[in-house]
Amino acid sequence: MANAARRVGAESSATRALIVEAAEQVMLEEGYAAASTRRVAARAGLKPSLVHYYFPATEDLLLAVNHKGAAEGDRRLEEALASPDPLRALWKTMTDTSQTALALETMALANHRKAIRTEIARHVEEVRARQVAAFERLLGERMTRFAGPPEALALVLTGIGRALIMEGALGVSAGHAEAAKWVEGLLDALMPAGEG
Amino acid sequence: MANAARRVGAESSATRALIVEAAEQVMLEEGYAAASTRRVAARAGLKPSLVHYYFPATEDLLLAVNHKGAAEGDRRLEEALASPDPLRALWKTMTDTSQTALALETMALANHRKAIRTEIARHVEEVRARQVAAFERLLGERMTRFAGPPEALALVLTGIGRALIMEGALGVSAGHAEAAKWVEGLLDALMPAGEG
Amino acid sequence: MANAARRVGAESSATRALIVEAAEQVMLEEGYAAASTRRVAARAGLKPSLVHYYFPATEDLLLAVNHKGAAEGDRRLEEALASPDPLRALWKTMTDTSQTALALETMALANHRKAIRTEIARHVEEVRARQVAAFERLLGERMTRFAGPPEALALVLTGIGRALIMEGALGVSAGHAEAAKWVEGLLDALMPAGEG
Amino acid sequence: MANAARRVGAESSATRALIVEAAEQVMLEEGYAAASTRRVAARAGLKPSLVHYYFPATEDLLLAVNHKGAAEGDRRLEEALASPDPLRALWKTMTDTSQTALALETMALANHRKAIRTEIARHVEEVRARQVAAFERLLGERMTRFAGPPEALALVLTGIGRALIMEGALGVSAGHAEAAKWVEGLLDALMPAGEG
DNA sequence: AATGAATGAGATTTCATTCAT
DNA sequence: CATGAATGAAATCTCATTCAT
Repeated sequence: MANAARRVGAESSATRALIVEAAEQVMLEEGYAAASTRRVAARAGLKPSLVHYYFPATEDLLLAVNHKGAAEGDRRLEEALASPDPLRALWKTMTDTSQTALALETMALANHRKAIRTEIARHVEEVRARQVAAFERLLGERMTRFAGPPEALALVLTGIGRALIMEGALGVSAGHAEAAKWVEGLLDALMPAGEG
Repeated sequence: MANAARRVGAESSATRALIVEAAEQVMLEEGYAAASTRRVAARAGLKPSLVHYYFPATEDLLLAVNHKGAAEGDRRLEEALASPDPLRALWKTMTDTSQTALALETMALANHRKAIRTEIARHVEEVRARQVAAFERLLGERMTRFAGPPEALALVLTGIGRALIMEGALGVSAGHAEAAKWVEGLLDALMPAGEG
Repeated sequence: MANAARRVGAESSATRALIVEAAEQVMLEEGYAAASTRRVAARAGLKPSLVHYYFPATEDLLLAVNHKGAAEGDRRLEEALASPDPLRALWKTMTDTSQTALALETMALANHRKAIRTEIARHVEEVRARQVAAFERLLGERMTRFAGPPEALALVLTGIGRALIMEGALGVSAGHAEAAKWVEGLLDALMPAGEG
Repeated sequence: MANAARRVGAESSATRALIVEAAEQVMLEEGYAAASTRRVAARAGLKPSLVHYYFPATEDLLLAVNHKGAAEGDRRLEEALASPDPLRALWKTMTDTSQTALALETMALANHRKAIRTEIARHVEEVRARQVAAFERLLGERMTRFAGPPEALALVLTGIGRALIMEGALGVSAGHAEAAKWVEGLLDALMPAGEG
């Protein structure tokens, strides 16, 4: 990490973690543009100076939030794959509200924080690769013309999950129930429930 | 419309249109958070004061950008539906880069501009309804278990289209070709090309 | 008047009168600092440009409000002096809410609009002189050591009246009833009610 | 106090005191409406940003000015009551130019800064109560029909004092000497000089 | 008689960042 | 580790004023 050199304060500091968590919450509730030093500090109940102590530049904080979100996403992905019904658990990670919402906010952020873009892109690709690997391992021969190749399936499900979350935040629900049911049908066709 | 009263200057003013266009470009290139009076003015080659003359509050400008984007989206949707191959034309509207990117930016914006949210939600629902109606009219009996009900199809395609654009902006392309091919296969199954 | 030359539009214009009235209301309700072209125009239901048409400079408008307030004050003073109980009617003009409040606002305004100061000072002196003349005419020999000379009486009553209004606007009423009663006692001693 | 939380910088900071003092002077010389960040900073010889550092919102600064003025007024009131001739010293506080002028400016300010109004009203009532208590203690049985009850006396003298200051600022002096003399006569009747 | 367009100034506020302690 | 002080930039908004029609 180019910014590792700039980080001050132990990676393990509880205060540091508190700040990152506060920033995450602010981003989720008010959008990435609201994740300013002052607001994050207020949210964490700390002084703005302390935020700067741990994160000299705003970008450092945003990267940390990113990093934490990515790590958490990875953890949940592993958990899903280790669960009794990995296929459906995988789909669940794709529609987990706060996780997906943060990912979306993060992608919007990347649009005007070019420095963060690479990091995010890399993680998106990483996740995609793991999902693809999982599909291959789980479904193998069962991948049908219907579901397409694992790469397609991964992107299709990801896109649908994001649309559900994104529109849900807007208060839009038209077609949501039908789409969710369609996905379930697809999963059933690929791997009947309880079979995994 | 509450903002009609606040609008200054004729709807037909060339300057006004110039400002909205500049704001749209800034939003697309630098993210919605960058659509400040100053930057928009600079982009349009005008003085910041003039932007405020036409759009007393920032929200007025954002709503205008929104309105323009919605109108353009509607126009392209109509065009698509009137084309010789409406199904594929419809899919094309869902993956049109600038249009979809603006829609995404707009949805991110809605997340922290509560006043704009309703307007956006309404338009998303409107478009969804039109897509559903189009699928019903175009496909009718041909809707298969494969593609699900029209509502599901609309959301599925929208989500995939958005994912392609969103990740494209990030520079991510893993799975994109496969997903695009998968959609084409789906469309072919529903209505062989050249038949519409 | 130095500004007569700058006035545009007939003095008798109904629109003009409407603007002055709106300005007066804004000053009373939101303080003199709120009497901007835009707000006055909004209050009058007119376009800001029209306000500038009638009052090229803000000072012109403020002077007009002043002028109107002074004229109205003069009218009420005359009315009071012509009434059956002029002494008490005079006291009533000194505690008339909106009139006195406008006078107070106007004096605050004079503090930072030096150009208006002279005009206001002149009017205050004029009113004082008339009150003194009225006291002399009405009370003549009856002026007592108790009430002091007419000049003192005029200032004393004016000051008390202003204090009642000023504090009333703040929501303070401590001592108000007692002070009002004290004034009544003073007036009774000078001229028993019904005798005038 | 709600603003205690918002206060930045130690109460004892010299810079902070400097800013409050500059604001007070600006208010006295140019009216409360002129007490903007820029002008106050210029007056104090500081950068506008620094004013915002100590007083995040303009209201915080105005409240601080208020607070200082009230404290100073209280101090002078105590001094007056402890002096050898408390009655006349009290009257002197009511006509002290800068103190009274600031109080007047402050009351005008309260008219359109609703958030400050309560604070000011409370202080006006407090001062009134103290004056009343002082009159009761000092004069006791000597309160005459002439001077009315202590509550009336307090408001009457306050009103006259304010009128003298307010008109003095305008350059008006008609009746001032007579009114001052009248007050002195009143005080003499209540408590002959040198007797207190 | 009235109005739309344009502009420069300034007020309020939020911000990121640097520095000294 | 942590914090207070200071600063320059910028965002949002309001204003008075001028000009052309």
